[in-house]
Amino acid sequence: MSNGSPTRRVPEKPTLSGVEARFIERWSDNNVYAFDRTATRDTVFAIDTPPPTVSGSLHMGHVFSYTHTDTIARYQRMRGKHVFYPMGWDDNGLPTERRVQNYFGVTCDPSLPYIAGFTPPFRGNPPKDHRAVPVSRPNFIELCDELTAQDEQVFEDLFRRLGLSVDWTLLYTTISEHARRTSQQAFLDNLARGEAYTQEAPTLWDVDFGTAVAQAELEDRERPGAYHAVSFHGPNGDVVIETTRPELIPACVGLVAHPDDARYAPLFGKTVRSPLFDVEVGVYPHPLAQPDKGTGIAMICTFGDLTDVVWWREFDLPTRAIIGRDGRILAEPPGAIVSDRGRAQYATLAGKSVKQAQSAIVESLRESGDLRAEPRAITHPVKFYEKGDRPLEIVTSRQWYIRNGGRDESLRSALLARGEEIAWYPDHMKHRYSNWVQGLNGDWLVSRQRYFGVPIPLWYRLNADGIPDYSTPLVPNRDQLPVDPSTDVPDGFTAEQRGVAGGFVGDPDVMDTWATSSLTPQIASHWVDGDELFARVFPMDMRPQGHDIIRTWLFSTTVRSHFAHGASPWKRAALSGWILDPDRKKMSKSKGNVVTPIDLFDKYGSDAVRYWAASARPGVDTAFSEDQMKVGGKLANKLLNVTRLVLSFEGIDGEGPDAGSRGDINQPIDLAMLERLSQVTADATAAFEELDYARALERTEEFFWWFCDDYVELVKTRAYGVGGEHGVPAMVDISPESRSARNALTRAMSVMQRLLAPHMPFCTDEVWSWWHDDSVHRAAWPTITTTSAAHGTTDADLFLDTVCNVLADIRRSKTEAKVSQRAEVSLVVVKTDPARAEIIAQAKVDLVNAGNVTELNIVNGDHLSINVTLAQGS
RNA sequence: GGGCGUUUAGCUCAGUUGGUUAGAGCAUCUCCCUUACAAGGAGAGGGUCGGGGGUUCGAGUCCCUCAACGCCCA
Repeated sequence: MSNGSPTRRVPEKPTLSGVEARFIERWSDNNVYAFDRTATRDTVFAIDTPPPTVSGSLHMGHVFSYTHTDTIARYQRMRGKHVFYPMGWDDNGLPTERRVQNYFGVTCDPSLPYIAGFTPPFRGNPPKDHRAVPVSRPNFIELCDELTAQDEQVFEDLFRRLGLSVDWTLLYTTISEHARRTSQQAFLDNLARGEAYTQEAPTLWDVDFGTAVAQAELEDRERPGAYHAVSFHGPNGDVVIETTRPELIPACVGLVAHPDDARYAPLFGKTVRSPLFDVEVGVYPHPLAQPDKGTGIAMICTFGDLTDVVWWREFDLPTRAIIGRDGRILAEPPGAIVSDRGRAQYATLAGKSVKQAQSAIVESLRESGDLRAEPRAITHPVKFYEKGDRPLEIVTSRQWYIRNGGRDESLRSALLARGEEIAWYPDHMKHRYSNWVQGLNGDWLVSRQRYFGVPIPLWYRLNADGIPDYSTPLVPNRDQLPVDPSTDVPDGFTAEQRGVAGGFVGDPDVMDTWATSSLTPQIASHWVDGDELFARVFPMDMRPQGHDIIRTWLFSTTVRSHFAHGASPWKRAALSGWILDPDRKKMSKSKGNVVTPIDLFDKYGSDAVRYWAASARPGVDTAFSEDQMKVGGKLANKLLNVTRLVLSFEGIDGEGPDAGSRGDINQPIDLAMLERLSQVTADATAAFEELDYARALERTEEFFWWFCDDYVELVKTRAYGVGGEHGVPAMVDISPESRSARNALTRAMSVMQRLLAPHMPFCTDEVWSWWHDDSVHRAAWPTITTTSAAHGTTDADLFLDTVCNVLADIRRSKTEAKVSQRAEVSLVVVKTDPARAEIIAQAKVDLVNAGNVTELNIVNGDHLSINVTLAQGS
């Protein structure tokens, strides 16, 4: 680092205005945060930055958690690590797709050919009556690229304003050519190793989005429903079931009751006839049937819920699907419905929505007498796609899966072990991971029937009848990636053979957005290019993220890394908390309580906003508090002012590992102050090593305010020196005592500026720049030097506390007398034990100066007592 | 229903392996323009540490139990 430069450039009137713009530019021009690509792994600290979703806007939650990560990045950099700190934009996925549709007035139709130079009908605000223009997938992706580029510039500006020390040359996006190539290669690797497979199976389906969804994207929502008691007709009379979905009676393939349920034991192995549709279905025993739920016997339908799928599989039952992918009842009834009555009944339902079909069928049951009681209203949990508006249905479809332990005990154990390899911050978050892995009920469904995503990079041969052969997909070469199978042609085929018998067809689907973002370590380090950068940063040191996406982002990244690299992707996972509004509710747009970060930066300064964020303990939900930002602003302002004072003394920052290099610091109180600061440095360092930026800040800040309020007040008269005038220190004939104060102040200032730098990068670099040529963010983190032996006192805290107690008593006397702190004190008598008496004697000059005391007497006594006599007339 | 977390001053939170009189900031009140800073400073008041039980010479801290709130999962 550059040492105290003799030329000090301290402004007459320090101010923080303009500091952000100035340093944003300076850091960029000087490549202060550039990663050194030649650094070896052991000197690197690599961060797997969460790429924010670009289609939304950055809010205080981002400011909060990204600040936490940045403080750690800055600390590690000052420790001498080469910090790999990339930024990414997650512009791949549904939210972007919707935004692009609405912005340009287009819709994606993958069957269309690409049109070069396509101009969209609108760029922003299409009229309400506009009918979306269908475009090819490559055209659609071009439009996505255009719009996300705009949005991303806004994001970058905000993160720069926040002072994030990312290396912007490492920027990546999840829909870029490179990310698609990475994602497709990783998928093909999974396929080659047998970790990815395709299967036609019942899957959860969102009828509005028209896509399959994965277990990780589900959420239960409490919804009103009703139990309908419905008669099935058995050989020995009616069997009454209770169901919340009577519309699925035509899809019924059996009834099920608990094996121990004596009520239904005689029916096991027999058949009963369904009402209205007259289909004979078997009655089965199964432990998943709940005797206390409804009448204890339930319909098995294809498919009403995931338990139906289990029963259907275990009992090898037929499939009688009646709900189409659009959420409406299929036109054709299942073949099992043969009676005229049944077929006529079905015809009345065909084409209806699920809701309409339910009303219709209830009416029919009522008429036929098969409805045994009026529907009984209940509230029950219903599965939804987390972004969806209607309950999920289950439809049979061909999908691609990546194994994740959901169907394989040994893989599950291996992934649990990967979780154990990661250090979790806070520690209890690891339970979220292990609970999730243990609760998996199937493999990871990665195909999505959407457009704006990374295409599944496969084609299928068509046989003589035009039927695809899914068993041996056509795979692109590595150097062809990324491919879009809807327009690209596999080797050995021509474009004319697309979709014709004996030719080929491209896989129409894209991958789950998590299938790409689970590769952020590989994308950021250009793993797919064989870049040696990957070896320099992987496994990464830290994954910061929200605890809400442990089951998705964190878990899927672990799965990919386990398969591809046989390792956990990171050493540490740091889970951030939520931002709550001042009423302790989670902040959200719909409540209208969201505050725009830029407004807060303008109002309080970026450092002040960061101070608020950095004050929150890691992983703890935290209330949004502008009061806390005001406090941060005061801290920044104070730092400017006290630096101005200290630098005016032109002391020496005698930095060095040996105590002797502290220069001419010889007064006990000066050495004690530095000793205390050394302890603070040790605490802050230990805290940062545990990712506890908040503790590091708290300890530093506590010292800083004590330093300003007590230490500076005690020593500044001595520092000014004999002959110092109003704000102008003496510069000739400086006494050793004065020099000691000046050097100690300077030394402490240097340490404090660096300790605060990770938290408040702008104001600290400003004050640092007054006396250094380089950035404080490239300066070395303060080293810890123990010097208790050097100044001969037993304990720095005892020394300082004793002196400050006397100072406080003097101040209290003046406050109680309602006089100025400058008022003269004629006599102070301190009665105390010999050890403290010695301390006070050593600091007598400073106490007399700071208290404006005429006479200070020290007498021996048992208890500490301080008697202050104010001068007459003051 | 299972798991995890939280509960300390009016508010937001610290409180490390159990150890003097439980701390800070904000807010409130009183006072002070002083040689870096009035965007400042000096002080004051304010707590049955969620309830109950236990271990211990000693519990905010360890154990049991109950309660409220929050989150994750089913």
